[in-house]
Amino acid sequence: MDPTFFSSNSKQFLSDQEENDNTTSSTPENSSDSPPPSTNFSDYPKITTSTSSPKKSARRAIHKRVVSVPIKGDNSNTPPPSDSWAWRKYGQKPIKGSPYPRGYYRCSSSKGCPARKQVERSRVDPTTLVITYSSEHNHSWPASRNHHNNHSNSSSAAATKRGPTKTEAPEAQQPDLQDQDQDSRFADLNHESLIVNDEFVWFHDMETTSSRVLESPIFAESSSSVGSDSADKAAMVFPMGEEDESLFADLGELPECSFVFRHRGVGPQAQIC
DNA sequence: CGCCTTTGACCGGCGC
DNA sequence: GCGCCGGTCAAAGGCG
Repeated sequence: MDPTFFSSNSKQFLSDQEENDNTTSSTPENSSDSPPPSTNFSDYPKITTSTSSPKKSARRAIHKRVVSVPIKGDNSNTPPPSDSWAWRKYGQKPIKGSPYPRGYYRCSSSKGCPARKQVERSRVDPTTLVITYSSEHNHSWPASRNHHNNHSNSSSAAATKRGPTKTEAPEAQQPDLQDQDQDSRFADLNHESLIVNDEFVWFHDMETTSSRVLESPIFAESSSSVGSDSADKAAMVFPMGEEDESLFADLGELPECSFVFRHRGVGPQAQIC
């Protein structure tokens, strides 16, 4: 697949957050309105996950991106929205301060795919899932976006599990159009704060049908001061750089209605539909 | 049979 | 130095 397909436009973006202890502080208030024109990821601290095993340490520069997705219903069992990628759950842990556990998923779309994502419900808005994608700095996502959808959750297991490996996801076949649509779509939005990048095109595949604009749970959380940490993290919003783009480059299609948040608290959140 | 989820244990980072 | 916490590993079991 064409790598440029996803990385070409650096318009976008969602709440991107590079998580690193103090990282947060690096993009404080000034990340506010308009993203620094030339924000370069190299300016941000690398994320050194607090993981342990050697394997883990293999990952050095890790970028994280946080996306909030509205989910249907609010039962705590709602599976995370699916995307064009195959994810395999490798862990789940209760998170302090949150009534909802956090699920850990690893990209299984291809071997060696270092991409990971964490899925958890927003503490403030249970109807919203906060998905954090992360990947190595230089990692290039697998080329096959058309993977069968995977929800990455027990309930979605059926879909994920071994379903006929044929790539059916019809939505996943719209990339081209969407790619274009997105442009115009975003253009229409005519909102400077709305930064949508192709890298998240995979969202198109999301099952999340809700098309309402959400309130960034993350910000909400931050504001609710669940913890200074989260607050700071939530503040981590910056435009994407090329490098970053490559990270989520092949993630997939953008969802019909995804919303992006861009700056802390005050930042307008945009809905893409 | 292969892949996935579940779940407890383990490990390292961080704050006190 | 100690304990907490988040993130990952790996064994066991389940499903189509």
